[in-house]
Amino acid sequence: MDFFNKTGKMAIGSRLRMLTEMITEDAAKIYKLYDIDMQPKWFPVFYVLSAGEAKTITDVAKEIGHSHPSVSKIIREMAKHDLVTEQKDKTDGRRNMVSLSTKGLSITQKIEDQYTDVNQAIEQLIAQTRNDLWKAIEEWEFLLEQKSLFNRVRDQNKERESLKVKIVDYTADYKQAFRDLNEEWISKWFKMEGADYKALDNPESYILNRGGHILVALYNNKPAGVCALIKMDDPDYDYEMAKMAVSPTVQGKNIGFLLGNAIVEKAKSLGAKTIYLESNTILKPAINLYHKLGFNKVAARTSPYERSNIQMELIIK
Amino acid sequence: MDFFNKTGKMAIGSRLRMLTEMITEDAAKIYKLYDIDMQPKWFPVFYVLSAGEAKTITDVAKEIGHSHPSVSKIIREMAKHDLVTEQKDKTDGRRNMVSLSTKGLSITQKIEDQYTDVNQAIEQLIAQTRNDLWKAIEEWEFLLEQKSLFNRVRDQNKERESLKVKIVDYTADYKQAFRDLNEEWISKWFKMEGADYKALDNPESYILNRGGHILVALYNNKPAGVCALIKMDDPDYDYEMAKMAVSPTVQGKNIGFLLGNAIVEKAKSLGAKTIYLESNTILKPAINLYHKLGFNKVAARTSPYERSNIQMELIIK
DNA sequence: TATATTTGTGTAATTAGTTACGTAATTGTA
DNA sequence: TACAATTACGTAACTAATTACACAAATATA
Repeated sequence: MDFFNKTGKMAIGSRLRMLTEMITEDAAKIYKLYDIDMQPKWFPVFYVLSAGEAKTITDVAKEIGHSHPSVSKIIREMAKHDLVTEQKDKTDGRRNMVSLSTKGLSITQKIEDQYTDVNQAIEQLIAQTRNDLWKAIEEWEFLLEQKSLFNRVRDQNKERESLKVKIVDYTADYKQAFRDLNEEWISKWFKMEGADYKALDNPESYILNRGGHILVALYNNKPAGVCALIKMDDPDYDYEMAKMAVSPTVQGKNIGFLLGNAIVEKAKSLGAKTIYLESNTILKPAINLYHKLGFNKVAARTSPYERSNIQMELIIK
Repeated sequence: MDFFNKTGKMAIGSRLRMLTEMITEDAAKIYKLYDIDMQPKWFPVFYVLSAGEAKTITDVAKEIGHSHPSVSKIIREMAKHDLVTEQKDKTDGRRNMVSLSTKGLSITQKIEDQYTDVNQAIEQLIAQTRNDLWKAIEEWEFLLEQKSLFNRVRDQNKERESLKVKIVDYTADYKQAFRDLNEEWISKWFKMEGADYKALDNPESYILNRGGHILVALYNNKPAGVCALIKMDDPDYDYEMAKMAVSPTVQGKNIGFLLGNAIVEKAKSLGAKTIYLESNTILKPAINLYHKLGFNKVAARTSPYERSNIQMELIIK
């Protein structure tokens, strides 16, 4: 199919489905050729019963990897064709013991030639290929059992996304971004206050020159988040984490966490034992993030900000 | 699955189905991960439309290898989710021109990352295997297009069956079989005549000692078919092919053809240029077989047999 | 130009599986 | 020993495809 050359391997599911359908279709014709009264879908059930012993529906289902209703249906169909007999277990009234009938057993004889020929045909097919389909399926089954396709894709996603995010130190280039990103969320939820203007308009004199730091999260090399670490003149706390802002256009990419983490690491590297922050309880995702970073709520302290209604601290061990 | 180790490769259909199901299941979760409003089954349709142009239902179906009702249904579902827009073709009222809507187009942007990650994940999976599943599927598609699985199995069957058939020269051991097999079909369709009894009761004096031959087809080493080559005392023909009989219990195994062929070869090896035969038009499979062997109808000749109403000849080049 | 054939599409029924759920029998446990 | 949990399995509803069929529109043909 030309289609699959275009799509690439992400269409492997569709492609597999088509091949499967093609093979199943021929399987039905093959039973007819050998004049055997059986449908391809019965085969797995027939096969496990052909060992001879009677088995329960659930046993068969487990063995062939189907759901039990599927086996239940197949057994009913096979019973209609007199291939199996059902019998309630005497010691366990729930169990429906299924075994091949005389007619079913007679088919096990008749079908031997078909088994031989089909196996031979497939072996020859495989011998003509450079990549062994049977073994390839086996390998996929093994690998997917260890780690599902979903998990593989998710990890791929995380890796790619995290490559796009870089946390860098503040430079004058980011002055505008520092102001804009903060003004954006502050004025969305509250209103800008005097203390905001002071810090955002003069980060050098109000934050950096006083022993503080600012980190910038770049997403695809563009500033998408900022956060400040402000030196506190307080017996209880070394630094305050403040002015954290992440652009709403890049939400859900874990940038807040990466930024917060980097700020905490920075504080640690500066020998800090405690970090303080102020926030507002209506900013639920932010509060969650602070929790995730290890912050805990503390008793109220006075704040220069009107919007502050919750205070948190992180004790560094 | 342990099951498949037991069954051998004839269960490749079932095994493929299971792998397909596993992958499709994860595909649905993957779309969710990327927050894309799409089902795995929509993907092929979405993909061909993402090229931009509007296409008819049938075009899409052809391109992705689905039936048109399948595409029709998918389109309706996608329309319900505002992913496509339908529009009747102005110049051809039958055509339903389908293209991606604005929302659909916006997904083509969003989905790029997902494509990348899924392809990457599958590439890595393939890199971890010794047998490339993708290429293996491709090879199977190619080989099955050239000759279907059904035809491969049928040929395998024929080959195995023909190994069971041996054509041997007549010996006294086969006297009873020569008589019985012939009497069986003659008395089923007609009634035994004087000439029949003579030849069948005394093959040595009536056939072999007069320069004729008898061949016996053994199926599993038991006589299952016979045929005589009788020397003719006629200016037009060297030999007559007669008394061909195949047991109805082994019908459909090509034994008649193998036997007839062997008789013709025997005649050739004896230097014959012409072979003659008599039959009856109600024996259609027999007449077909004679045609297949190269015999053609000739004008009526007198015959010692009442049942003879058609005569045929083979000219050996 | 009338009619037959082909083409495009929708609807209905079928298929081979699934999950969800109900119920009865058995087993485990306080 | 009473009751909760588990097990076995059947029924119902759903899913993602198919084939069969109907019908209208367009095209080919006598």
